[in-house]
Order: sequence, then C-alpha cells, then structure tokens
Amino acid sequence: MPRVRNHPFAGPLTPPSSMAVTIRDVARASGFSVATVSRVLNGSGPVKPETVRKVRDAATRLRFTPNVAARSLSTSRTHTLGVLLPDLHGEFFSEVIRGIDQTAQSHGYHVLVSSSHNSPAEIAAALATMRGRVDGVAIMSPVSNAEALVADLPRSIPLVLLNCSADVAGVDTLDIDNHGGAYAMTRHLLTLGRRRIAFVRGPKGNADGEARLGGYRAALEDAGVVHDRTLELDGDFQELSGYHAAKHLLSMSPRPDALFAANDSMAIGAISALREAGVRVPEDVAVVGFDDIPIARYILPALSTVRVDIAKLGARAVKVLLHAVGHRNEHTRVRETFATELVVRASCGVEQAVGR
Amino acid sequence: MPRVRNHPFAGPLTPPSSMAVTIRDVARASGFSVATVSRVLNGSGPVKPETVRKVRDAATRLRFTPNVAARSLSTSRTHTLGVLLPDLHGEFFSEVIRGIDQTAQSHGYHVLVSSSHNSPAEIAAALATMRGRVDGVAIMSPVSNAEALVADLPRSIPLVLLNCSADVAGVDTLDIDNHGGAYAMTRHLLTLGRRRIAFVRGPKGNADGEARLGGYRAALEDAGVVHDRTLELDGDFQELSGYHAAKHLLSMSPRPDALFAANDSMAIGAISALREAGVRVPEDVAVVGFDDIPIARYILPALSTVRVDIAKLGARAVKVLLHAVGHRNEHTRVRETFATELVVRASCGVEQAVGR
DNA sequence: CTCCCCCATGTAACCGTTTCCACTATCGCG
DNA sequence: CGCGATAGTGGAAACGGTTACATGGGGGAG
Repeated sequence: MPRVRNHPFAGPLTPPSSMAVTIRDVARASGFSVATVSRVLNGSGPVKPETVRKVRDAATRLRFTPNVAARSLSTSRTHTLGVLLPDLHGEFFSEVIRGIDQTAQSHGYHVLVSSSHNSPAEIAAALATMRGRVDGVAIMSPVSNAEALVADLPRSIPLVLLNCSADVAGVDTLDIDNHGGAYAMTRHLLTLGRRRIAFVRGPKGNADGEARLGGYRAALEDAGVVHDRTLELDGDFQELSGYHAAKHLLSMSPRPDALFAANDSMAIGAISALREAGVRVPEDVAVVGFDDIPIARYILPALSTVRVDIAKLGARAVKVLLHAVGHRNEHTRVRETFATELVVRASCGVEQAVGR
Repeated sequence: MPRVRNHPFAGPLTPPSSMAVTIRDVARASGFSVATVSRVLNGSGPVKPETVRKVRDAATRLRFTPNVAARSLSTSRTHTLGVLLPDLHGEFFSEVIRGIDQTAQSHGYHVLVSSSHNSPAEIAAALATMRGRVDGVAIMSPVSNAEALVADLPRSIPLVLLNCSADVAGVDTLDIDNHGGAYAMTRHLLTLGRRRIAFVRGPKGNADGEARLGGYRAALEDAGVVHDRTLELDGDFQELSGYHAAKHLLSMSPRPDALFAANDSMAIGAISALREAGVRVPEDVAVVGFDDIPIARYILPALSTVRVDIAKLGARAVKVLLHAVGHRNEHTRVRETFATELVVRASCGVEQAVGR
C-alpha cells in the first residue's frame, strides 16, 4: 500500500516506529546522498574514510536495516537457497537440513525448506513457487528415474540433485555410494559364513533402496551364491515394515540366517519381531542395516550398519550451489559420490563367527 | 543491476529467456493495462469475465510468474514464515518442521528455517537477519528463562514461542504439558510399586527438561515419598548421557528400582547400559522415557513413555502466526498448553507388577 | 429527461534499493 | 601550464509489482 508520503523526520529522534527507517533517512542524517550511503554499506566504489565513518554512524544510530525486498528487486539476488525434500524419516531429514543450514548460515545465506514432495510433478510445482525467492535449489528426490524429473525443470536457476543417482547433463549431482556400501556389507556377512541372506527393500521406486538392493545382489553374484528372489522382502523404510518382513522371514524354510535391511529403522523393527518370536540375534539370524542412525549403537544387540555422512552431503550441496550462483550458473557441472563406511557391531554376528 | 532497457518483444514468440516476462508484457499481450492485469491475477477489484479470460490466457501463454521481490516491496508481505530452532535431536526436529511446513504450504506460505541457536543472543541475531524476509517467526528456545529472551525481541513482527514455558505478555506461546506428563508417568511407576525412582535430567537450563523434572518431583512429594536428590542424575538428551547415567545408577546402594529419563533417547541409552551389566529391565530396574519417538515401541523391552504430538504443535504454531499476520499483529494473544499422553508398554514393568 | 452511482478500466505514484552517468576537484606528468 | 586520469560524490533511472485516483459509460430512480 503506497500512498503514505515519506516521513521527513530530521532530528536525531527515534523514528516513528510505525514505519521503518530507509536508506534515505540515513542519507539525510549523515548529510550525503543515497548513492554514497549505498556505496558505504556495500563496500562498493571509492569513498573517503571520513565519509564511511559518518555514514556508518548515522546508520547504526538510526538502527537502519536494508529492506531485502527492495534490494533483491534491484539486484535479483535473494541470498536464500531452497531445499526440496521428500517425505523422509527422522534422522535423515534433520541431518541433511542441519548440514545445509549451517553451511548456508556461515556464508550469509538463508534456507527455504519445502518437504514432503514425492513425485516429479510435486517437485516441479514446489520449484515454481520458489521461483524468485531463492538463488538456487537443492533437490532430494526419492524417485529412481530422476532423468524424467530433471527433464522439465527450468535450467535458468542453479540446481543440485542430492542422492538421485541420476546421470543428467547440465545439473550438479551429489550421490551416496549406496551400491558400494551394500556390496561391502553383504560381502561382510558372507565372510562371516552367512549364506541365506534376506533383504528388506526400500519403498517402491526409491533410488536409495534400489541402489542398495543392487549392491546386495552384486555381492551375492560375485561370491557365486545362487540368489533366491523370494529372499527379497518388501519394505518402506519404516520400522513397522521391518517388523513385518521379519515375521514373514520366520515362516520361510529353510530359514535365512541373515537379514539385511535397506535402512536402520527397518532393521530395528526386524530385530524386535525376531526376538519377540524367541529367535536369537545374531546367533540364529544376523541383522544389519544402513545409515548408522544414532540409536543404532544403543539397541541390543548393537546394530552393524553402513555409515552415511548425511550432514556432510548437505554441506557440500550448499557449496556447490554457491559456486554455481557465483558463476551465474555457467560453471562446469559437478558429479560426486560420497563414500560410505562399514560399521561392524554385534548384530552381524562377528563374535559368533569365530566359533563357527 | 538496472540499466537494461525493457525488452519490447511483441509477437507471440517465446521471450528471450535471458529476461523474465513481467506484468507489463502480459498487459501488452492481452491489450489491457497493468492495473487490470494485476487485478485479474489477484482477484481484487471488479473485472469483466471476458477480460479475466483474456488476461489469464496471455499470462499462461507467456508463462508469467510474478516477481516476488517486487510484490513484497509493494505490499510488505513476504508470504514466508521463519522458524528458529535450537540444536535439537533428530525426531523432534523433523517432526516440528514437518508440522510447520505442511500447514504453511497449505496456506500458500513458505518456511525459512534457521537452526542451532542456543542462546538468546543468537536468537536475536538470527531474528535480525530474518527481518523483512518473513511475515512472522516461530521460535523454539531451549533456555528456561524465556522472559529475558523475549525482552529484547522486536515486537513489530508476529512471534510465537514454542515450548518455552515463558509467561510473557504480548507474545503468543504454545507449550507442551511437560510437568503433567512427567507427573503422570511418575505416579504410574509409584502405582506399580516402584519406590526408589531415579531421574535423568535434560541439559542444564533446558526448559523441557526442567519442567519434566518438576513433574517428577511433584508426584513424589504428593505421594509422600521422601525424595533423595542424589537420585537426580545429569544428562543432555543424548543417548550416551543416558548410558552413563545408568552406569552410575548401578553403583548406588540401595539400587533404585526405576529410572525415568527426561527423553526417550536417554532411556534407550540407559537400557543399553543396564542390560550390558546383566541387569534385567524391567524386572530389576524399570526404565521409562518421554517423547514417544518412533523407535520407542521397537526396542526391547518396548519403551513406556509420554507421547507428545510435536507435529501438531508445529501446525498450530503456523495457524497462530497466520492469524497474527492477518490482524496485523493486533490480536488477543494466545497461550495454550498441549496435553501429553501416557504410553504404557513393557519397560515400566506393568506385567511384573501384577505378580508383586 | 436529468442526475447520480457504480462498474470497468487506465494513469501514474510509490515501495527502497542499486548503479549508471555526470560532474568537480585533485594530482601526476610531460 | 595544459591535459588526461582518477577519486569522491550526487542525480536519477530502473527493478516489477500494487493501488489511489481519475475517467467514461450505462442504467435506475425521480
């Protein structure tokens, strides 16, 4: 609502508080022009030290805060980054946000989040509403066919794809080595003598889940173990689905001697079901997970898993985005894969294996 | 950087893509003035249906997206809400964001998050950088003396305090009934015959932790149980501190017969330590927590706890903020307390109690 | 038939910055 | 001493919307 004439208070009084103090007020108070004030406050252009002092003085005295809307209208920079996240589980969610936020903060940027997007269409819609509010967007998509996703995304704004395992030209992508981690864990179980290893999958169409499944299959194949597809059980990354998968496993014969859940939450649900049924973990059935969430080491038996530094992923995403922003999105694209780390605790049956 | 003269493309060609299409382009293409276009697009003012159609047509044909900076410069509304969070644990963090984001999205608002603020000074600083970027801010502060916090916060912008247990005039506040929940749980343990109940505290100065401690003490006092302050152990809401607290508990004599951790994470850490030492839970020591995080029901024994609907708290916060925004922050302030719910599972020893 | 009101639309001021360009004073150099 | 470069500053356009006010035309009341 314009129309309210600019207030011409001149003295060193505090402003009417009803209306914010503008750069013009600072100019008036310091005796210089708005152009000079702007130059001082942004450190652009040449200004006399004496002038700098006076302007700074006036600005702090009047408690001047630049209007961000006006600034970004003029510069078309918002100093804000967007984050698009799927509907994901606790630890993962908070870690990635934390990593992103801390790095963004340290570079003077803000973070606009938008969660619970599960389809490419939702992502595209959310991205559209973010248009003009952000200088760049980090997208974590659960869908495995990220190529389709990226196809109808605008290319004008810097984008970084997190964990989409997409091989798309023209977009920066950061991935977690899901395949390698699952491969290593499966191999570990084989080394310990387990032969019938069941797997609890992630949600249908989830890229992480599928890559982990792929690593599991590859390890079995490389070890020459014939693979039985009925050992691949459905899951959705929630505890309950792990619980159900384990119940189902108990009805199979011959009964598997190990269970690899595509994430820790499901592994915990599975352990719960097994022990409820009087099955010993890891003696009878070894159980392992993926992610290394904090509680993993405190459940009994302590969960063997694959560690993923998700906060680091978020932090790196911000750096990539800021680089893109700095080069007006005309930089050479980045494609990185984050290593995972095998974490051996008790639930995989290392100690039992010695005696075998 | 102004100076680039407005591009005068007239035909139905796609715009140069280097520069975004503005409301003026839509005006030109539809044959009406910018005022009318604005009115159509915002549904303000009277317009002929025929005109609406034509303008809408042109807008979609040109793929017009209003420039948010320009809009908010003019209206001084950003359609964005800020969220200031402390350095908090996984589930809690993600749930509150989820609740806030979903509600905000459904009202056409965006969410700007800023995490890891632990002192009033940090909060004030973060709030300052958010100035002009948001229409309102939800603040969750860990500090127990929220009065001091609010004292030097600007009152011009709508604020809602989450879970600060502050009794401050002029600010909306939403709280969780920590005291009541802890009271109920302690009472429950007493009912089951437990007499020496230890408590693992939250971080120093944490309001939630202190309120829970208060509920615990009150229940003991009301039951006429003499209270031994050495039963109150230090903790910081992390699993490890629960682990250590339990280790310490084992060295006490007479040994407590119950342990109430101020949150679930610490309870899980404690159970881990107890079982490692060969102590039976709940037969020898009952263990209970607070929060009801998802894993609580899947650990063994399933954790008895106090449920808190944290997503609902976030959702409510958004509604309160939007109300304040709608009334230009001149509304009657709200002060609500969210009820908690006792969740009885196995770890408190309900079943054992029958046989006692 | 006249007057008045309201519907539909246009014109232009305004929001608060940034930055281009113009201008002056000072200085180094031939 | 003349001349170009440069430091220091100011004026004003531009960013892209919203909206107060002006304008014109049509219809109902008297």
